[in-house]
Amino acid sequence: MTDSLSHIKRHLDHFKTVCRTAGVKCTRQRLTIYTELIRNPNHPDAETVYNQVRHRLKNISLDTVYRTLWLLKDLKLIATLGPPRERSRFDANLAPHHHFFCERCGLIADFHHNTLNHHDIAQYVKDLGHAKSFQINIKGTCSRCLDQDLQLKNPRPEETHDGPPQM
Amino acid sequence: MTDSLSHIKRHLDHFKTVCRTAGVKCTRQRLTIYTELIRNPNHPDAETVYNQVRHRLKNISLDTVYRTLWLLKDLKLIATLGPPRERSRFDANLAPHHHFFCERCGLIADFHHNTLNHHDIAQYVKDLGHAKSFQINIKGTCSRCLDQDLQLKNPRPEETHDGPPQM
DNA sequence: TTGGCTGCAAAACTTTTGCATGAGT
DNA sequence: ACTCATGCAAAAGTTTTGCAGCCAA
Repeated sequence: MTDSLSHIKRHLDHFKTVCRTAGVKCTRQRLTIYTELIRNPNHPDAETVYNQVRHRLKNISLDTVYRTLWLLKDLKLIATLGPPRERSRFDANLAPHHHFFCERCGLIADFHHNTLNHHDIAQYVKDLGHAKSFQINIKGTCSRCLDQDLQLKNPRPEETHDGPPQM
Repeated sequence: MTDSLSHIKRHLDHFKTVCRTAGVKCTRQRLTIYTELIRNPNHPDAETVYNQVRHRLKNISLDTVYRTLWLLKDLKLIATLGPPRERSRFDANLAPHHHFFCERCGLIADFHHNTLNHHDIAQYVKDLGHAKSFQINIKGTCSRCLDQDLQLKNPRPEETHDGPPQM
């Protein structure tokens, strides 16, 4: 218990440092929301955070929770699960495959691999349950955006792009 | 091109068989939406599908697209990217880790592994771009739900559960 | 013919935004 | 004090639903 408290305290010290560096205020709401996320390992959604935090701050509003969560994400104090702020996407390709996400332009590309198989993967979670399928998501920058960077150093402005190709 | 056509034709034959087996009607709208998903490898969202399909069926409505997409998913003719029909979720754990999703009760659990490293992963997508990070998502059934199955065979009804733990 | 499917419209639900007040530095 | 953050309310955006007519089987 003392351990858990010092664990949280360490996070909160970091939180304060980051806020000061970024020039944003360290308010009671932000502290409470961040603390709640540290204590809840179940990847809660905004509404779940809201309901928990309300026990401590009775007047807090849901929009403050949203604003704070995205702020914490911008400050790289927390992460989001799944494609953030995005709608559902659909895929007719049912063969096992994986996804590469370009963080710059939003491109999603499929890729395959053959060194990793289902048996290996099932081992990773044998204590958690029975694995049926797995998928690897890789985030990075696509070739097209990397090319664009090169062009910005030797500019040819007609060749930039600002969205994923052939959508 | 003939290749691509026969590729689509094969899918459509399968589509008709599945519809017949499931006892749902094979309508023009469903065929068109499914065909569009086969032709578009970019994981479109519902609105993108809608805009494309409108070129062929001028009167189609967005809600039909949604209904059809979820139907196709139920029929296992297509898949969805990311947590389907779910809101954004947040995570204060920034250490590299991966996720196990229980398809039965919605539990999301973290797990770690040490055999796969960033170098291996970057190899998989070296043709697509520069990899910054990766995450493995495993879907399956958690131990708690598996236990519940056993209990259903020797019933002790007080011990069932219908949601993820300590949320 | 008949039941399921569609289009329309409206509702439900999640997330964002404008603005006046209030709180942190 | 000065500015940024909050709460409220309303808007925006996405997805779902009720219902009357329509279409595939």
